[in-house]
Amino acid sequence: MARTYIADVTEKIGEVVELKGWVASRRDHGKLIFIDLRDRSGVLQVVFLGKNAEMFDTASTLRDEFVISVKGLVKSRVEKQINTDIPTGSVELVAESLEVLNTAETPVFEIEKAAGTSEELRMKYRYLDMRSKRMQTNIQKRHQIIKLIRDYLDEQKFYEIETPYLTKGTPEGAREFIVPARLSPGKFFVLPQSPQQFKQLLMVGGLERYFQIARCFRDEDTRGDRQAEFTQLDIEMSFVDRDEVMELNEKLLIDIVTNIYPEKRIQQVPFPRISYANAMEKYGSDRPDIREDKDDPNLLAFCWIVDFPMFENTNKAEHHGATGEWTFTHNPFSAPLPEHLEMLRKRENIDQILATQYDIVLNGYEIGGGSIRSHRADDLMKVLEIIGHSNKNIQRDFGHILTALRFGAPPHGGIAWGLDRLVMILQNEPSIRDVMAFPKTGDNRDLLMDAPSDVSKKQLDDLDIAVKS
RNA sequence: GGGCUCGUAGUGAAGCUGGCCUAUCACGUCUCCCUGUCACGGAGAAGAUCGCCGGUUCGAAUCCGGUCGGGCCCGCCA
Repeated sequence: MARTYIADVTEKIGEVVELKGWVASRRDHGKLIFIDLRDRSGVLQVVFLGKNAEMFDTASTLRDEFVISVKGLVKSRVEKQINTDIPTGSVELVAESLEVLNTAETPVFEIEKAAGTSEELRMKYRYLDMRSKRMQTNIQKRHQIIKLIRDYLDEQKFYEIETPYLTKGTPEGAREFIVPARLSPGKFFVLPQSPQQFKQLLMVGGLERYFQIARCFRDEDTRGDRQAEFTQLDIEMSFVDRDEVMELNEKLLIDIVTNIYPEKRIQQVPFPRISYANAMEKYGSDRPDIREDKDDPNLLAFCWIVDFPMFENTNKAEHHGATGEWTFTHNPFSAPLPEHLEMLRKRENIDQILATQYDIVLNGYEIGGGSIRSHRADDLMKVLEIIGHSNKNIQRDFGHILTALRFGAPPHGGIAWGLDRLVMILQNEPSIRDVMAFPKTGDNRDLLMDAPSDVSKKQLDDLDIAVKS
């Protein structure tokens, strides 16, 4: 007999079905036992009557989180027994046979109270936390969003392509995770902080439209909306301008909301476009929260921020570890606005050059950003020179991409979304951790697996590595 | 790298201006009773030396220092 999901039992009144799941609660009335049975799809009341003494004895041994298989008759409840609090409250299963598939220790916290439990325990016993309605919903919705993205982009003729996780570091930017390369003693791979260069190389390779649900790694301190290991929707397209990229992304975001979150309202469509200068002047932020009502949990206020300055004087902002007079504000690969290209080429009015960069902002969070790239090697060279790279360093750090651009690179541009952050906002969760199956702590530790941890001396020897302390 | 904050039975909280704290409550757990409950109900029981180490004091869950662990924020995050 095929197993039936609990969510489907309301359509099977009068039928005998087999259910499998976990005991969510037990109400023992002596000669009558009720079990709330939980599976992925919902919760259903199962009734055990005393007629079958052997089964009844087994039922009386059931405890919370035991895993059981139970066969029985789906019966509609009489009016006064209907429970309107749960979707299956108008029916119940009258058990005819019961099998305990596994017992369970008393859970360290009550599943339905997981939300009120410390995050430390939730992370350490993530597999218990995940049984909660909250986490089941978050993970299910995340899946639906990713599925819709895949279908949508497939429809739009994109290829999903994987790029390497063992790769080479990029100068500047985030601190990177490094991986020792055993077969090249003393040398290291670097985990990508983004597939940026690979996706541009795919464009040079003539794939034209690429996307990836890509894991990215940045060895920086975490925040409530930031993890060192996170998931990005990475997109790159050839032969497009800024408006075309923005339009595609806008449609995709609207599709996600209308299909998966019909109860939510988008404040303004098309999404307002705000220049960086205006955003800073009006909101004092380049990721403004423009919601009319910040207490409305179903209000989504998207906006685009555009016209970022291409360069920033390092006297004003000493970040990016820049050593020269100028640094880039987002990404060295971004092209200037077409009408500002001449200024870049002539190195005139550098502070006035605006980039093709566009950020997508939702309710005060930056959920994505991208740009049209410099597809001509000379233009990228100019950018790298302006930010003070020596020719030698340019060759060492960017030689491979500069070379590629010289072999007929098409005009191209793209975007990357912080997927975890988007799901967090759509699910009204306070932290990115709540929409990741296995998140890490603020110190980037995995409490469930107890990572990072020591490795054996043999492993270190194989890698020709000595630990100092 | 820095600042703030939390850490008390299995879980969540109270106590924390030091001494009737031999640490309170709720949920959970265990035993018994219960044929319509639905986070059933009733009766009873077990369970924490207050994250850890040190100090102050006649006396510390309570004050101080350190340490470990969780969270938030600044820096950082092309």
